Amino acid sequence: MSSIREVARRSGVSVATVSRVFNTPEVVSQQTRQLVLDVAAEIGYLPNESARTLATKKSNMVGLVWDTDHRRPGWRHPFLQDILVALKSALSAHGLHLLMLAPDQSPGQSRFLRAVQRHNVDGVVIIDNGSRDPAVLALADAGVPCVALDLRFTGPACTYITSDNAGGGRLAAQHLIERGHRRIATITGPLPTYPAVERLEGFCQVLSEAGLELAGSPAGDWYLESGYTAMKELLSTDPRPTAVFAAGDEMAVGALRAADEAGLRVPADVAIVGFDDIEVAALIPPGLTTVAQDKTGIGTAAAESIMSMLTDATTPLAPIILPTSLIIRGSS
Amino acid sequence: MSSIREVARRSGVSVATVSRVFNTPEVVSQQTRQLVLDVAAEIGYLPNESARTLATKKSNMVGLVWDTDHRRPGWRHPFLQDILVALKSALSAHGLHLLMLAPDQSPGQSRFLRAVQRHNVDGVVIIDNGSRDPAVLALADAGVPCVALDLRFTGPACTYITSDNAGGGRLAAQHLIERGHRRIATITGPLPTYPAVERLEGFCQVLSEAGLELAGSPAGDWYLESGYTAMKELLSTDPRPTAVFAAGDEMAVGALRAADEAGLRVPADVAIVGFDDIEVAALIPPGLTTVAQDKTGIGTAAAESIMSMLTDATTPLAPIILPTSLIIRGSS
DNA sequence: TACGGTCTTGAAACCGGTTACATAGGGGCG
DNA sequence: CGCCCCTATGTAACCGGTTTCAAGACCGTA
Repeated sequence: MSSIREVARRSGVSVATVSRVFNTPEVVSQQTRQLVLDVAAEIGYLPNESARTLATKKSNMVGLVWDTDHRRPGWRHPFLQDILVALKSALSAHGLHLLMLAPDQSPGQSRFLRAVQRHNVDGVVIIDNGSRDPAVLALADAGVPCVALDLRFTGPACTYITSDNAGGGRLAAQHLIERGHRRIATITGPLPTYPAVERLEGFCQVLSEAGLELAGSPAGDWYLESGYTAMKELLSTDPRPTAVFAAGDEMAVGALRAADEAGLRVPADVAIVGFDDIEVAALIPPGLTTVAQDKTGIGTAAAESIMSMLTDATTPLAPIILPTSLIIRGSS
Repeated sequence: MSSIREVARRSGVSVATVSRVFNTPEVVSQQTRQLVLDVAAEIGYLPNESARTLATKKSNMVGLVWDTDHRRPGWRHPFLQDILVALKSALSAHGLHLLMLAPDQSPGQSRFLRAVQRHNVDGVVIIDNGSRDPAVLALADAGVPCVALDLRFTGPACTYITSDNAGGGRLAAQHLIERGHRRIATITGPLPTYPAVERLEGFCQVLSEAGLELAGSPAGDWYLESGYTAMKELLSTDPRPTAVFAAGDEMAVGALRAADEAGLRVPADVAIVGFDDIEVAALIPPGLTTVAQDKTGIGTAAAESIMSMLTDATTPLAPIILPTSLIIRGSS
């Protein structure tokens, strides 16, 4: 394997000069630089990242903390793939790699922190379920630059990216009111979590501004079954609501099914609006009206935030709240 | 930051001994071992992976080559998330991390190879689109241990994991024949690709064994629109088929929509069977009968294959063909 | 008592980079 | 001409581990 000393030897310069050619080319003379580059190309020299990391304590790797194991075993982030694509390509463009961190073997509060330290990971992107894992919080305490998604995550070098959940809730309410509905209910997410709380608040705010009261607000857990159950509950009230805002698309699909089984037509008998704009929303008849999150924007913003923290870790970064948009389909 | 020399100093042994405590504990005496472990725990010592990698040329990282950028920009692997979960947790259990490789900046045939070499990645998992990227093939030529998914990928240290596509095609055909259909058509995937070819072959084999001929076989590109178009084409023939096997679930959803728009009832007027078992299949009315791939099995098998190559790179590994299963829902 | 073997440990070279510091050469200016 | 500054480069220490080789301690045996 060709090393920097080999390149130095062959081009008759010192290793320091070769190193400079690759790191601070502007300080080395034009001819020397070209000579070294030619030699390097000829023997296929590639700087060894481990050695570089060892010397500089910068790895050019961003950690991804994505909690797959404990907690609800099968939890799916609704659009992980879209976020990953955006995140990865934005990072790649700046020569950064994404390391999916396996939590350190031995248990304890710093499972992730240990992995971060061992690998000299420069910063971390956190994709979590909304609840607060102490092992994740330990990262913030240790001063590791962190960007969290869908999770208010604060600390000296931390920030977070989230959709404008409250605004999305307002969009949904406005839409349903404009459509002439007066008896409007909602199916919330699990209430301790921020997205659930904020969507609900935004939604209620517009309703009360219009002088309306919520016609029911059972809570779900984001998953389909809970939406189905909640919808059945709502449909059994009398008078039943003419419109329902489900705070997540999966629950909205469950609600659609419940409406269907109850013999109700959507949107004629009951209108349904979801939140997220997952793939299914466009595919399922009659098409789910939903508040769309900017998936690519989230991934890109995460990449940009992390990169800006890497170049300047001192100035704290403001959270980024991405706008949501209403996508009107057949269900409302 | 605490280094191995610090531990050595505090416990009054040499660095070599400390290193042994962590790598080959059986060769160091019980008391010394305990002493070193205590000291290490006390000062929070963690071995630095970069230094370790530099010395051993093993990084404990598996590269993930997942082609997001070129080609169809938005291509989605139908169940990336499931594969990732299984892959990651199987690797984690053995202390391996997953590095999502950004192709090297400068272009050329070895974009990925360069990234692999710079980072001393031990092996690579390839999730590709089915077509053959020379930059990916360069990995195999260079002798990097590779496991490819859904892609027949061979070489000295390469193997691949795939579902039994032909078997799945047969399952679909048997099911439709059992249901009494005689005029049966299929919507294939893009035909140069292996999954498309094999699903078609398996399907046709059973049909011809039953003395039936294919009532049409337009090709799609895996995406919804193409399934929609192909289905319209099939429905315009006379007599039209009474059953259609779409080689991918997204295309099957498109086919469902076309049938719906043509005023046909599914499955009464026309039965539809898909392939993959993506999330939507269970959600969309009337429920899509489909040939399910073992998503978790694929991820787990990939992890196991790569790990076995890491421990023994000499004996070539046989490809793994995972069984498929028919999931009967409302559409057939 | 001398010898060989096993177990445990230490010294030092090595992996492949970066960088602080020193140095040499060239140009401008008083 | 002498001095100073600036540019281009080299020397060598350092990052934090692993591993080869040698050596000391202790044992049993002839």
